[in-house]
Amino acid sequence: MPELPEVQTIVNELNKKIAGAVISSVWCDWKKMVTEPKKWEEFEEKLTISNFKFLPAFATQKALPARNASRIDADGQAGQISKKGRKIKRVKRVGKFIVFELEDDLNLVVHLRMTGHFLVIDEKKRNNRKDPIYEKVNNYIHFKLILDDGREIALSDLRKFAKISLTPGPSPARYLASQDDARGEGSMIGIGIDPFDEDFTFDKFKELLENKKGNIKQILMDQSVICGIGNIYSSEILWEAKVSPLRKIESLKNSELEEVYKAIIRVLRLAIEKRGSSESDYRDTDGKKGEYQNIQRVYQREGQECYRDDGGIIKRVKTGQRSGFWCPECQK
DNA sequence: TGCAGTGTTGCTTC
DNA sequence: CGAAGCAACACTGC
Repeated sequence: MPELPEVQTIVNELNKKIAGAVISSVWCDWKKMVTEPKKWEEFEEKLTISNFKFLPAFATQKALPARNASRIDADGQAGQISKKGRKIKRVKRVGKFIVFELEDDLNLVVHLRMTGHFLVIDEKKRNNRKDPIYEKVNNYIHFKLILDDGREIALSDLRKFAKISLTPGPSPARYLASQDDARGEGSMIGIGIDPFDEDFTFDKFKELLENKKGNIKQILMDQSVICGIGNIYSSEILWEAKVSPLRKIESLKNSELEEVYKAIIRVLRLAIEKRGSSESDYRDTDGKKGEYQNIQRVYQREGQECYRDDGGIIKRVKTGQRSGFWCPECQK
């Protein structure tokens, strides 16, 4: 479910909780979700072993970690030694992607797709039946980063659609996509502008929509145009802007485009304040639900009255396989 | 009981 | 070539 507000909530919490922590090992029982490197052993090694090159020879004499002890080259220079454990510098969001920035210019890039979410678990939470995280522990956790302080960053994902890749930094702007079908070689997707990027002005928004065809809802969800908006928030944004999801881009007047632009910012900002929507599976890193679903205006309200009290009944319409919700009275 | 529907994405088909 | 269909997976609700 995670769209921009849910991902942002998770990233904020991860930063607060685990920036600076050290990954000591990694666990996974659905290795298909790891797309780069494809071989698990390689992924595991790359993720957890830091390389420190050209240490002086004496440094190799003691306190070497168990694995990958260094060798001295024939010329007497110290070779490369490896240390188990890699630090997480910080966590950031790129569209709906979560990027763990690691030591040694590595990025662990995660896309949560439909039902993924991260939990930060310590022993106490794991064993406390009253803790909200408890209901999630052991349910659908398929991937864990085990930290050297005993905590775990767990990826819970009922439908197993989440994708993980480990890519050399410094920028994850391009992402090695999934191989859901075992035949693909992966492909690169371009990521559009972030709604909270300072360059995302109304003029920029208009420029992006020039020469675009199709209906406004699908464009809002096109990650290569603007990144972060999905099915829930595209419906919510268009209600806020009083624009029908069926409108074609080219038919929108300047004033309507302006309303859509303002609604994007307003709705997403409010949703982040409410810590996202927990329509079903989404939880924050403490296992708690968001609040936005309680104030949703149209999503999943088919047949109910419009909150604008205009006598409109919320309708559902399919565009491009997805359900959109809208009020025919106020959304023209 | 069985089947349509669910927050996402990208490949395949028409 | 662009839009629509479908698959990846597991569960819910009608």
